[in-house]
Amino acid sequence: MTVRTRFAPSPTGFLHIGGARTALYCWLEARRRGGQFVLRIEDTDRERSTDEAVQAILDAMHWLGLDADEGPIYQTRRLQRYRQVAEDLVKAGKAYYAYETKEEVEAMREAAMARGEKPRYNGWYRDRNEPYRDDPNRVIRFKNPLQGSVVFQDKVKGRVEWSNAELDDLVIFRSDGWPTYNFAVVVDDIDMGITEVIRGDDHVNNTPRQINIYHALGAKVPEFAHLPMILDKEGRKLSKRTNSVSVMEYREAGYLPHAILNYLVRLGWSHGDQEIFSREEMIRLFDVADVNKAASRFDTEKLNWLNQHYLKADDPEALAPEFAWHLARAGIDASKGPRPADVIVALRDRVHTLKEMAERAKVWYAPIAEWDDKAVARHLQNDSAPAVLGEAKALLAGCAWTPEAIQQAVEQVAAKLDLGMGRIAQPLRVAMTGTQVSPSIDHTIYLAGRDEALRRIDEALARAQG
RNA sequence: GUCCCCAUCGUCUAGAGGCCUAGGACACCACCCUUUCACGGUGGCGACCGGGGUUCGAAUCCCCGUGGGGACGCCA
Repeated sequence: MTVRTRFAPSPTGFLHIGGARTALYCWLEARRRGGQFVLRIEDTDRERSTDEAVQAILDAMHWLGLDADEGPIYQTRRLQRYRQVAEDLVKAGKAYYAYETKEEVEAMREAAMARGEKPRYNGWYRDRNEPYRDDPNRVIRFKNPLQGSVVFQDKVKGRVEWSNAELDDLVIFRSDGWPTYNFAVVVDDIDMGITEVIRGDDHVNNTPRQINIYHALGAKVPEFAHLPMILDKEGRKLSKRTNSVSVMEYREAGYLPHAILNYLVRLGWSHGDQEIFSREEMIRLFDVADVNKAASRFDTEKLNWLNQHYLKADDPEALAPEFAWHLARAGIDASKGPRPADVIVALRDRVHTLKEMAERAKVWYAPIAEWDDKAVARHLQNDSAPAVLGEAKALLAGCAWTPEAIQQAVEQVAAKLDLGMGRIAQPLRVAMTGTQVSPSIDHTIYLAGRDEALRRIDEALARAQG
């Protein structure tokens, strides 16, 4: 039997970081075992599901490169199927119609709580055999077994046993005519041939109920793997109020998809001491059975390190399109300046994100906006600066325009004037950028382009005069 | 309230009874490299939640406690 996993988000918002990890693990598990990865949109909550959210999730999955083999499959298009299965269950005596109002059910819960029990439905209509009637409060409830317990072997949690006495007769069909989550997932997972259900561990206690439904339907129960949660830096549940949680926010903040994936795969899973995983290595090495049981915290510092790692390790040409996206967002017209790939080479050792990189790249795409007075006073207005700038200008006017040739020219200036590199590079740096901080001087000059570099030296010469 | 789960450096983790004087990575600190800022290199700081067992021997197994998390919807 071929392995089939699915990622089943509900479109009530963007794809968040925890969802992305779940999707990644599902995708990895399917890829490693040569199976299929299915994307299903759980949109039966008609109140909160939106088309925008569906699109946002699809976009984020695509950006991360988590391609699905099937789907998206929308639950809302399968209504007839759910209705059929639910009614069959009623006919078979495995489910029944119930007519309480929401208030009545709520009162039952409170009564149970008052007795020190778990809040549950009391099964009033379960064996009453009341004739079917039209009623705005009509729902279908599943007849959960009264005795015994449900046992399953969770691939990350281990053996889980749940007493049926803890469970109640859950609603599987709402009064608004739509199925509930616990019912629709089971029908879908059966129909779609899902063999491995990998999801967040906030679903563990739904699992026994779902297994009972599998049994009632006479279907084979799949394998389960419940992933521990991702908490924020303070150890609290990730919330959109206090954290960045949307995958696309991470894109906007300048992170690379692969860095995010690499970070996520190591959060709750490891392969010895290895930190860096290519996509192929992840696929080959990942096994959901090796996932940790404990929740973990999201640490932006480590993500930063990984992001810079990939900034340094990846081919600049491959990184260029994503960087160009950031340049555009920063209001930079990349056609009027150096090639983005060249900028990446100059800046990748100095920043953690593409967003920072775009900010720093501004010096080469627009005139110097602001001169640092201290830098000017210190490196331009001194005895040697005019000669350095003059000499550099002469050599730069004629040399080949490559970082290597520029480096040679700068060294020649140092030799000719018999000055240390500090006395040469700093004035040039200030001339190029207006500040005393920039990438290595060869790249800093190279990226300006010859015409602009010479023009900036003239401007610096003017300031050197005072 | 009831049920369920979890517990190694600040963080992510290695560790499947002796290999542990508890390893790696991020962060932090120091030094080196150096034309600035970085990158890089070297070194340092730093943890088995507590208490009982089991065992010749426990971070590893069991129990209790404590702490954290999840769930208890006609949400998913």
